[in-house]
Amino acid sequence: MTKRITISDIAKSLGVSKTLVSLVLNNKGDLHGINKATQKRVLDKIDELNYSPNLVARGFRTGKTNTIGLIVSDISNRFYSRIARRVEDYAWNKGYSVVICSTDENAEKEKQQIKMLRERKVDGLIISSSQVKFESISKLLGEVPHVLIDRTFDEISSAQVSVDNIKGAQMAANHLISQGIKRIAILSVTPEYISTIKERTEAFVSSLAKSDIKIPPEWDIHIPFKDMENAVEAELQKLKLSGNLPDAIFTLNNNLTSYCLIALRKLSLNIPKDIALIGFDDMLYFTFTQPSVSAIAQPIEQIGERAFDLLLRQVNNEEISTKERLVKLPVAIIIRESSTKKS
Amino acid sequence: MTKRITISDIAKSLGVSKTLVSLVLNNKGDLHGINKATQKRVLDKIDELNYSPNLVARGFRTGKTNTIGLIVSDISNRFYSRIARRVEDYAWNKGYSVVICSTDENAEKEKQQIKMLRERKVDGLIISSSQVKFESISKLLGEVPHVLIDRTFDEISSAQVSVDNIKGAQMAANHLISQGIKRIAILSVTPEYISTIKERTEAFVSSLAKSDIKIPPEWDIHIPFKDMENAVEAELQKLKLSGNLPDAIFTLNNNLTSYCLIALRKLSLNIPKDIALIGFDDMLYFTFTQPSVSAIAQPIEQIGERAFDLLLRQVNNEEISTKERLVKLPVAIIIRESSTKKS
DNA sequence: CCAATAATCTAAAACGTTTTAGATTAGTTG
DNA sequence: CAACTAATCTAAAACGTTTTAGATTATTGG
Repeated sequence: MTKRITISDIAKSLGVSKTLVSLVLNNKGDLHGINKATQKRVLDKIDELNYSPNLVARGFRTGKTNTIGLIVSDISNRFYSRIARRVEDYAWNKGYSVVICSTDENAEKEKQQIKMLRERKVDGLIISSSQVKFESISKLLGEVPHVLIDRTFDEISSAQVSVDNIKGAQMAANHLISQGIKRIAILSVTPEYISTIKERTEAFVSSLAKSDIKIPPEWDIHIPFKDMENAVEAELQKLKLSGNLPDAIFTLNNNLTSYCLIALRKLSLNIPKDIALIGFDDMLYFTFTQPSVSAIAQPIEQIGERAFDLLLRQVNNEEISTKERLVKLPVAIIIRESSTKKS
Repeated sequence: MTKRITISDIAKSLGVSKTLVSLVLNNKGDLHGINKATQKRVLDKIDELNYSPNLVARGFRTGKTNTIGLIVSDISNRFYSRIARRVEDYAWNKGYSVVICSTDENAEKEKQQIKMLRERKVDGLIISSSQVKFESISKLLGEVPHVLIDRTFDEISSAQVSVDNIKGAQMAANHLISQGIKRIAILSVTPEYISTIKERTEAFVSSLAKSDIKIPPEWDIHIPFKDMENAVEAELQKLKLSGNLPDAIFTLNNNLTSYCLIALRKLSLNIPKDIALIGFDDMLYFTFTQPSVSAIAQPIEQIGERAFDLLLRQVNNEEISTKERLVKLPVAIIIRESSTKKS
């Protein structure tokens, strides 16, 4: 255990005060009128002794850790890992580190994670929350800067970055209708109170309604977050056995879309001939699946960027107008083979 | 800015010492013979005042942060995000947090990240390194516990968790040979000195050699890490134009496999009729691509598990035998349509 | 009832930094 | 050269915890 070099060692070996070393270290030398030559001596000694600051001590003293927390439901879902990557890049450029937490859609775990991150004195939080109501965590969050991403809540003052789920679902609906499809199912995921799920569902349903299309209960399918793959297969099999198959399925996230693809293949149902498919959230591999899959594409990296930007501005105590606090990014529909009925 | 409750507040309001509160807080009450009743009073007061410990202060004092760093080339690559997820789960269970760093295969950035994480006093590091030689970071790492994953180095004493790349590449080679394929290309990625790339390449080449198959230079293709997609397409196009196409391609990681699939499709080359394809690292979506893709599957989650376990044991100063330090996990070949020539 | 022991509790230092509030020295002016 | 100003530097406190090394009080045996 080699002894760590501290600021005191530098000071002592130079015959100056710790204050002086600290000031030089933090580029406040000129500000405090410290002799250029002395500054150089300090810097040289720092090099010579290979000093590196103890950021825990610094964070302790200043109350600022230059760390942020990122809470999502599952970091191994590429939607979130791409957001994480962009957040990390921006954070790195600004001297911040990011600690990741996956909630598994568990509201209680999320609370514990927020608590833990606050005890760790993170400077801010970016959260894709699994709470039913924001109130469940608003006291926990207290005054810590935070940005909600992906999933939003109404009538709260927090900064929020999301995409236009309503527009996306509308485009999906209208596209299916334009293909002459009327018998449509929706594949959703629990918990249903999640804003993205709710918005996509409602907008989809009401868009269909404008063309007098209704989704019957048996085609309004809800899959639990855990063990999605098997659940999707079971539900679709049930549907097939019932003999009452829809002509199209709208899947509410990338996992559902993938599992749906797998299940339909297993059930020997042809896409799009037997059933058309369009999903929310695009993936690179949807371009080379059999068939290629239509999807609503989200500007994923932008979510990360904007969220970090909004967070940093809060951390720096900048004013953010009410309008700026609510970012809604545009989505795009990518039409591929899975939803186009060739006549 | 509401004043934070500290241990002193608890102590004062109860008329006891900070020491006592701290001991109770850390479950050392009984150990130090603190009256049960007093312990309860402390615990109750903690609840009442809603005290929560300042982990930065604690970390500062104890020198232990209960944080680990995870360094990979790109957290948005599902191979790494799945590892990250498992590491995170295990860490959470043991009271640790994990901060993620993506290197982009940049050895210099990786060094800075290690330096930064050490300044943050992380208790340990899990690293998928981009260094040419381990020596480049061995002084930087110093005595901090660490586990190298995925990419390994010879003749070092660090704990390492990797998969059997040699066996995997051999299986891929033998499988192609068993399909009667002799004209084989390899799609690799720079930097080539990465152990996984090196091992997979060498084992593949030497397996082919046993059947007197040689890979000519024009079929030994190296793609830069950045802008892979375009580079893959350009190289394959060049190959097609040359009129000298191989009968099969072995791709060295999941990204290469995906981009290869895209490029071959764009070039209207049929898989497996025109060119067979098998890749290292399996992805869920390889089951439903057109065609489904053969691959060498790695036990990804296990990498995360074993790495965290080895790290924690080091952090806890447990003895780890030389044998235990080197974990090599088995891989499996998953044969699908892309590599099976139907006669 | 005294001494010894057991039970319960605590004062103060320490961790490495930043920051507050000056102190000292050097230079300048009349 | 006295007095003031400018330039340069510093002592000590503070952040919230843990830990060391006892101190105090209560109990018990003889």
